[in-house]
Amino acid sequence: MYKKEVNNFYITLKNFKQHITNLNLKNTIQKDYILKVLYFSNKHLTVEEIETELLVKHNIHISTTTIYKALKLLEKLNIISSLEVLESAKCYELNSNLPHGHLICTSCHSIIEFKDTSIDNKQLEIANTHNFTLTNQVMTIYGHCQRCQN
Amino acid sequence: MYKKEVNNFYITLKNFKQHITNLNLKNTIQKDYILKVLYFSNKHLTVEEIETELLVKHNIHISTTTIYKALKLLEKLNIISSLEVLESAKCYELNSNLPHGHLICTSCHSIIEFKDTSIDNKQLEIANTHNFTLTNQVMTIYGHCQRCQN
DNA sequence: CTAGTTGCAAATGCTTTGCACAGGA
DNA sequence: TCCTGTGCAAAGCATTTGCAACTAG
Repeated sequence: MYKKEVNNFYITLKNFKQHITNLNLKNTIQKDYILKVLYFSNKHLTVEEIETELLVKHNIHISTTTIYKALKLLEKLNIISSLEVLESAKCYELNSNLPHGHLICTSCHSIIEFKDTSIDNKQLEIANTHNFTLTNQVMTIYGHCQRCQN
Repeated sequence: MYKKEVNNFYITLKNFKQHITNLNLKNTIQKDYILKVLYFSNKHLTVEEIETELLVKHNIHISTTTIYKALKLLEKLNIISSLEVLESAKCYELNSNLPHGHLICTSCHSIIEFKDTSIDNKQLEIANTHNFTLTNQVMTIYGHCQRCQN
């Protein structure tokens, strides 16, 4: 899978660092590692999960505050997106090139991604009809996953 | 508009009261008024707004806690739905018979509703493909409304 | 009577902010 | 050196919970 390619990560990281520099911000290990964790994750992570991953997989402690600040920056730069999971903390994921939706199981909170270009097009059309400039879209289907259908 | 019809409201209220009775719960003025405010609102309301409406339009004070509890019940009974507005309190609205999405302006936080059956069908199809039983769907398009496009 | 309900105060949990100190550029 | 970043502690804010008094059925 694309996201798991280590070489691709270094390209992403290099671009990211350049981006930070261009904005007259400072590159730090904290930002790099937070990006790294999101990059190599195959699921949507909460702040707490990011903190744990950093500790367990990379043996580095980064404060919750710093993670929040980094995520806020990454989201503003359109590098990541946040997702509201019912009744719990936000989840974060690296932006892929294509818009996509999520199926969230309200029992086990598992998240499945889906893509559908016909919906994407419809949405653009709808935004147009209402003279809206679309910046972002969230499409979430709540229900019960196969395993939770007791 | 349908929702504004007073006579229809009394039918809705009667059904609601029956529903409450059937569940061995108690009917109270608080529940009735909260339903009433949601029924006659033409926009999505936050808890704070509901509280104010109750006070201003109906001259009744209902505690924030009670409103939260009533809303939780109404949502569980599938009478209302909540909507996450970016970085602020949840908004509540009476369920209409048809699923629909929202366009939210990230500048002025105004909300426009839209309906599109082709998207609804696609969503059912997607849920099916993933062996998911759909209970609810949220579709939100974020962007800038006509007025906020400076 | 007796369970559900109300509403205050306090707790909770996620997120943000203030601030002193550390450290990139 | 300067200004951003880090991270602790504290604040903020929407929402929930504990609990005693209340009330609908």
